[in-house]
Amino acid sequence: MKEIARLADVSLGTVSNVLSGLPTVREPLRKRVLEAVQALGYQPNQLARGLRRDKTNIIGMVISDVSNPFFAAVVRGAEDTAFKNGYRLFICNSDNDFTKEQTYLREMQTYLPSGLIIMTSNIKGSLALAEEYRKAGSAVVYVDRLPHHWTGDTVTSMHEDGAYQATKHLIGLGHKLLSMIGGSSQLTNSGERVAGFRKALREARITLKPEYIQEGKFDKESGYQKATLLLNMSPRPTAVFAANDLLALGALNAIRHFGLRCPEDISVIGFDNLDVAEFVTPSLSSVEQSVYQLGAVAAQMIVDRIQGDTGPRKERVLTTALRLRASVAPPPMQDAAKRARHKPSGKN
Amino acid sequence: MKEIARLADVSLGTVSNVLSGLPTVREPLRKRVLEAVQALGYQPNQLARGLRRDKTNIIGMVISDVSNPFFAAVVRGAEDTAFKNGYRLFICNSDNDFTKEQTYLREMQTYLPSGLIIMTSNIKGSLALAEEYRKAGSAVVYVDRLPHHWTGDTVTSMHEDGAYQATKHLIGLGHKLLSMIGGSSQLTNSGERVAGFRKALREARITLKPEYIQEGKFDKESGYQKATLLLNMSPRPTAVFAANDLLALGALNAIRHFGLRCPEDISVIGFDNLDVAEFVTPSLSSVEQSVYQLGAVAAQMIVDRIQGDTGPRKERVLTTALRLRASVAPPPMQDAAKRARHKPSGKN
DNA sequence: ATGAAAGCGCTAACAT
DNA sequence: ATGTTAGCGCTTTCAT
Repeated sequence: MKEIARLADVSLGTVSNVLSGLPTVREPLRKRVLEAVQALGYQPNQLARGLRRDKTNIIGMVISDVSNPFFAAVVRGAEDTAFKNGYRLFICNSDNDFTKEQTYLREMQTYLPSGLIIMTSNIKGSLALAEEYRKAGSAVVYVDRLPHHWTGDTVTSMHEDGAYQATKHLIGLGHKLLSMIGGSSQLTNSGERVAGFRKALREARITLKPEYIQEGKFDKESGYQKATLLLNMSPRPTAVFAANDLLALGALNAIRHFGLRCPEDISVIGFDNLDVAEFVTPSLSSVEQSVYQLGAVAAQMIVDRIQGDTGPRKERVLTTALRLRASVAPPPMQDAAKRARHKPSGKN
Repeated sequence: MKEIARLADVSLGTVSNVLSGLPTVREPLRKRVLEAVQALGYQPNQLARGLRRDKTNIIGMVISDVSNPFFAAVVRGAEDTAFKNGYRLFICNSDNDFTKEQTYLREMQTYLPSGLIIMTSNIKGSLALAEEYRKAGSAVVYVDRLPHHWTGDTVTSMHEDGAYQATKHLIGLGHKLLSMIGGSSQLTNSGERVAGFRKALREARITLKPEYIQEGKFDKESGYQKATLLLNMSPRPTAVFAANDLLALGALNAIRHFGLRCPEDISVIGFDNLDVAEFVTPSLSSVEQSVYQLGAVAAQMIVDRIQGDTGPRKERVLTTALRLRASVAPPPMQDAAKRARHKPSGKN
């Protein structure tokens, strides 16, 4: 920048004014400066600028794991919107590890980010730091899963309604012995999906023993493991609603290894509608959420806040939609018959 | 930091020395400083530190797209290794867009990263900037695909050998009319895979019309499109080797929409062995590369260089292995018979 | 409208 | 062994 000042024969301050787009600089000088910038291929040092401005063009983004396609899609939505507006995403993989999330959050704060997008793995732990970010002047948005006492901006999906619709569909097909594999009960998204599942059951006057609702970890391994548990139960459920597609994929594997067929013996519905849902066999029915939009909307909120939006708290809730594919069918006849014989008056 | 100095009743420089781990500070002082750090929950401002040191703990990483599971896996390998060593990954999605890659590269340089990991989409364009990074003191490693005149560190897979083994396997099953869908011919990884394919053909004395080797774009859409072209050719190929799994997935779709069956009518082998390969129907045979390792090794190289390794250029080449699944079978009998009738003396 | 200069938080060279 | 201070590249007030 010093060189530019020398080359254009102006002061340092003038160069800065030109670069910051201040209208106070007159045409001849402005032009000379811009030419010098071109000639030298100058790029402003973001470290120095950030230090001085007390703010960089970084937006921090905390997720569990980019190699999970759900998070990857949210990241892309956020990145596209951020990039278009001149902001850059700094991705932090927490791996659902409290310590790692904390380390990232603390350190990233000292990079003076303009904003923070959190898909936390620790509903409790991140809140205090998030508030610190806000106090320090960063715009903060929680996405997909929320801490209970967060009073700032949020973007989520209609978890409960999506789960409700999926469950209702299964019930409509004649399923009476349903089961569910949830994610971590700490996560509000998973909690709401379980609530939607229960709501549909309640409306249909179906009561389920508690063990038919298993709690997993939002990955394939968990899905396999919990589905195995469910398949060993007696009576065996005729439908599994999984709180996300990864769990559903694991469940599909378990069903296969059990020598059972999906959907003939047991129906499966997932959540998220990942790309992979249409590729698996049988193709997986799933509750679609606008994953890319989740990120895009969050980033746009941040950008708006940075640009001075001081309006009240925003809580965007994106719609979900049931995508039916081959993994769903009415319950098997013989099972229904068997159950009827064994428990003629049962509520199940 | 000023506050710490005050609280511990020492000078600013001493605080800095303690934090930088210099052994010159005596125990009593050192302890007082550390206590003050704890008490205040101090975190060093990375912007200021980086500005002064002329280097941050950032490692830039340029990829096409995190939502592509291949890149996501490489990123995770790199992130884990980087994080363990105190470095943070700054992900840049180039989207195979030269301008975007350039923008990211130029701007990120002003964040004074310690290192740069590039999986470039522009074999030519990135080279000049990469050299700039090197000159500026950043460690640079090219991964998976290389510019032709790069003389620095690299990590790649055995693209050619992997493709060779896959093709040889198809030939061994009796396939004589093979086809291939490559990625962008500009990318060295794709080029080497095509070379491996050709090498196996050559050894088996099989000649192919040029149109049986199509060039795509490393995504599903391209796979679908190019496979459609291939399926319309006469004679129709009995096997498709796709330069990556995404292309193979698209090809699988095309085959299905054509009313053909895989592997009965046509065999398919992909490359990368993504998780999804075992979930699709038929499960996809693929050339496995150690995707996670690709990133992990690259990050380790960077860390080593930062820590003073001044040894000669390193060119790590990771092994590949053919993973056979359901998508591969011998060529259909009737086709072979038909072809024999139509072109009794043909080389194909 | 332009220039001069202070200072963001830190490190490192130098002085004590 | 510890303290003092210049300065990294930039923005922003304050003079001019």
